[in-house]
Order: sequence, then structure tokens, then C-alpha cells
Amino acid sequence: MEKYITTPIYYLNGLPHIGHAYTSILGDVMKKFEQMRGNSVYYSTGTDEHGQKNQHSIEASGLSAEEFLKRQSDNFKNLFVDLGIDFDYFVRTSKPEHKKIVQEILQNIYDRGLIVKKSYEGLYCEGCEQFKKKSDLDENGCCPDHKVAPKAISEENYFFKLEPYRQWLIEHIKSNPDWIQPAKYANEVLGMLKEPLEDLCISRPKSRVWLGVELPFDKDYVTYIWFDALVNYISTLNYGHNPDFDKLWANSNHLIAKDILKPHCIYWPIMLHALNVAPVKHCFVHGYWIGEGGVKMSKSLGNVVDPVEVVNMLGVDALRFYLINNMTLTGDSQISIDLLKQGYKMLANNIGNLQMRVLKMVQKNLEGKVPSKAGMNADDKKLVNDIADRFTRIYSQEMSLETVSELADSIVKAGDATNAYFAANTPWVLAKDPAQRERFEAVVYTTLDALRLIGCAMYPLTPSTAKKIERSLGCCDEIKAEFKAMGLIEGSNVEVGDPLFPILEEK
RNA sequence: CGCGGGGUGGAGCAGCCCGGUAGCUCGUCAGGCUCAUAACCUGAAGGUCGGAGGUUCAAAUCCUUCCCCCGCAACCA
Repeated sequence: MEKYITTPIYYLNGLPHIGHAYTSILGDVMKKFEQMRGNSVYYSTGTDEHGQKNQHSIEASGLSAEEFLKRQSDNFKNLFVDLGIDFDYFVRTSKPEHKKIVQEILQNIYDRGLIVKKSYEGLYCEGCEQFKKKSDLDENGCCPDHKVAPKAISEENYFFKLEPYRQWLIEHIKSNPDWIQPAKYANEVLGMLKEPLEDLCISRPKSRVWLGVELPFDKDYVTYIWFDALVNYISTLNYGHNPDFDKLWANSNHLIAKDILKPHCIYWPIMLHALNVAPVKHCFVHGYWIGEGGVKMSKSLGNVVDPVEVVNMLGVDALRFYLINNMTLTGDSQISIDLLKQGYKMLANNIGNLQMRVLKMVQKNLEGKVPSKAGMNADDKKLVNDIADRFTRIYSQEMSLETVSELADSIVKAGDATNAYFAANTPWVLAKDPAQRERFEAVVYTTLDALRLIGCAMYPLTPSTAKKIERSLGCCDEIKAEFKAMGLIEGSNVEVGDPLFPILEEK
């Protein structure tokens, strides 16, 4: 089966932060997880290069639009490469291929009479260059940022009617409980759908916003940023020109953060429905990363976690593992350098140290070769069978936020169990007694085999660590979700490399 | 009465739907081990599960009510 995974496309008015890194890492973890299950995956991530905010940043930068957008977009792309993210396509909405499809869709909807032009009246703050709702204003009726009363102006715009699709959407949510996950977000969407939907304004006059896709039926306007951005999910598949579109779209998965729930779960499915295209198969919604103690990250508090800094300090795998292991499904999750270091130590002690202690034993006592499993007893077999069964069960499930988090948890549990097994069987004592040779070898074999299973299972989370483990055990085969206990080949060469997670040097 | 989420030992979380000895990671303390990255193993201390009421033989879990924190609140990623 071929699956399609997308992340949101990120705005370019700032630098990539931990939230961007998380969503794109999550997509990569899911991709690798599904690949191990034998599915092929097409994974897209990228940048949103239109809209007023980007326009302002361009104007402030003194660069040409093209130069600025390229530079900012590369910041994201380079970070994702550094994070080991294996995307198949990097979206840039400034690409002509994308713009063409946006225009085709707009024209299609326009031709079918689904778009109307009417006048919009609102309170416009010239400082913000935005319309304000009354509830946005302070007690004096002024813009809270500029302390100036907004002007009442009216403007002609194009609108897309959402209300006719509301009942259909409610039904779709109710009859597809796995569409929006976790379920609490589906409830939130249902809450938003209790009231009639206002018409969605899908145009901006070029006098205000010039950075966008021109409406094919009115050259004085560009399209609203969301109409443009959401289409990336299908323009990436070359919608309208690709005979295989339906096949891939049928197994599509969006990953989003909770702030963009509405565009993705109301506007977007309705847009697609108007095109006779089904909604995405699954939409996975996650919360935010906030600072330790539950406070927002901010420069003034000095608690901003910069993904680049973390990678330099702890490495990619520790960051990936932390993010997947610690994102809670119920709400926001906390992150700080201290918490990340804690997570790093856990990996170093649990997995890194386990690998080192057993490999060095093999090197010193067994001429660097995997020993015989002939002496394995019921307890030995139980350890590796339990681990194998656990991973098999996890990998038998389809990818989801729960599944990847369960995977991270199971790695830690398997590491604990193996460390406890190793300590209980005291192979360092057995090694000194020639009469216990077979027993010694069996204990070492069991530990190595457990490590092999753990290394394999952790591949989606910590790809380079997983490969190092497999390589150190002499298994260089493709990593697949086949967890067969006692599959380690006796006599293969074992290599003690550098520590997987070396001790952090404290200043 | 706008909507939603949350408040569990020093820190971060699970448990709540389907009531029944309060669990995990980190930290602290004691012991063990000495193969290993001062690591690993075992044990201990530490919580009136935000407050108050109620249902029940039994409530972190169900009901009522109050307090506190955080989002969202519809052209503003």
C-alpha cells in the first residue's frame, strides 16, 4: 500500500522553531514506521511563501521577494535535512506548478457559481493592515497594538459559501471517528459547526496584498492565503493531471498543530467536497511545546528551546526521541534544555550503556563473535520472546500519535528489562568459570539478541542510533518490522564502536 | 451561564471512559554489584490525586458546586 503524509507548510516570516521541527520529525517517524511495516510512503513538507506576513518581512528585509523567500525557505529545508527527515517533496507555494493548480481550482469553483462577489464592511486598522473584530479591540474601541481607533471601510471581495456543506461535514465527522485524532479535536470541530458558517472571504485586493496567487477571473486580486496554502496537499500530487491521484489521496494523512484545526477540518474538507474530492483519510492533531513549568517560551524568559542548539548539544536522535516520547495526547507538553538532558541521560544509561557493557564483554571474552545460543533456558527465551512480541504487536498497528508514543515507551521498557536480566544473570561471574561456559554464552547471546530487537524497533525514532546498533551486531540487513526472537546469527562479528550517547560534558 | 483542555509526591507525565491496595521517568537516600558511559540492580523516603459536598460497602476515577491555569472565540497560522 502507498501512503501519503503531509505536514503543514510553514510561514517564512520567522526562523524554524521547535514546533516546526516536531511536526516534521513526527511525519518522518510515521513514514519510517510505515515503511518498516512494508508500506511505501510519500512524504511532503515545505514552506508557505505568500500572504501579508511574508510580504511584510520581505519589505523589511530589503531583499527581493525571490531572494528573501529562498533564504528563509532554505532555513527550514536545511534544518529538516539536519534532523534526518526523509521528505520526498519540499513544497514551496511560490513554484509555478503549485500556482497553476490553485488557479485551476479557483476557476473550476468560480465557473460552477460557488463564488460570489460582494462588499465586505469592517473595522480596519492601518497599523496592523488588518480588519479587526469588535472583540479584538480594547475598552476604548482601539487596536490594542496601535492604540488607534480602526476605520470603518468597505471593500469588494470574493466569497466562498461554506454553510451549504455544514450538515455534510457534521455527518462526515460523526461517521468517521478516526478522521480527526485525538477525538477531542473532532469534538472541538463539532462545536465550531454548531452555528451556521459565515462565507469565507477568498480574495485580497492587490492594493493590500500583492504576494499571492492571482485570481484567474480578476487580476486585481490575489487569493486568500489559506485557499492557496491548503491546496498544496493536492498540488503536490499534481491534482487534475495525475491519473494515480485518487489512489494516493485515499491513504492520505495530515499532521497539524491544534492552532490550524479550523482551516484543516472545516475549510479544507469543504473546498475538497466542492471539487468532489474526499477529505483526507486521517488528520492527526497535536498540541504545543511550552516551557518547563507550563509557561510559554519567550526570549525575555530565556526558555526558548532552539532545535539547532539542541542538535548541537545532544544530537538529532536524542531530540527526536524526546519529542516523540514526551508529547502528550491530551494537551500541551513541556520542553526545556534540562528536560531534554534528562531524556538524553535516560537513553545513554538505558540503551547506550546496555550496548557498551555487553559488547565489551563479547570483545574481551568471546573474541568479538556472537556466541552460541545452545544453553538458553526458559527465562532467556522469555526475555527475547516478550520483547519481540511487544514490538510485533506495536508494529501491527497503523501509525498514529498513540502508536509512535507507545513505541517510544516500549523501547525504554525493553531496555529496562534487558538491563535487569543482565544484572540478574551475572555473566561477568559466569565468564570466569570454564564449567559455566555454555551458560555464559547463552546469557550474552540473549542480551545481544534483545539489543538487536530494540535497535530494530527504534529505527523510526532514532534512525542513526538504530543503524549503529545493528551494525555493531553484524546485522547490516535492511531494517524491517520482523521481530523474530533468537534471530541473531551465531558467530557473526561484533564491533565495539564509540558510545551511542556519550556522557555530556558539563560546564 | 460562549466553547474546549488541564490542576496527581521536588520536576515532567500515566491512571479517569469500564469505581476496588496511587504507577512511570528524573531527582533524593540506603544497600548491592563491579561487565559497562560515576553506569547497572534492589529497596526506601516523599502525594489528604485543586477545594467542598454527594452517590457507593468502596471514588484520582461517577454526580453537583466552587477556585485556579491555559487555549480558542470565526478575514489576524
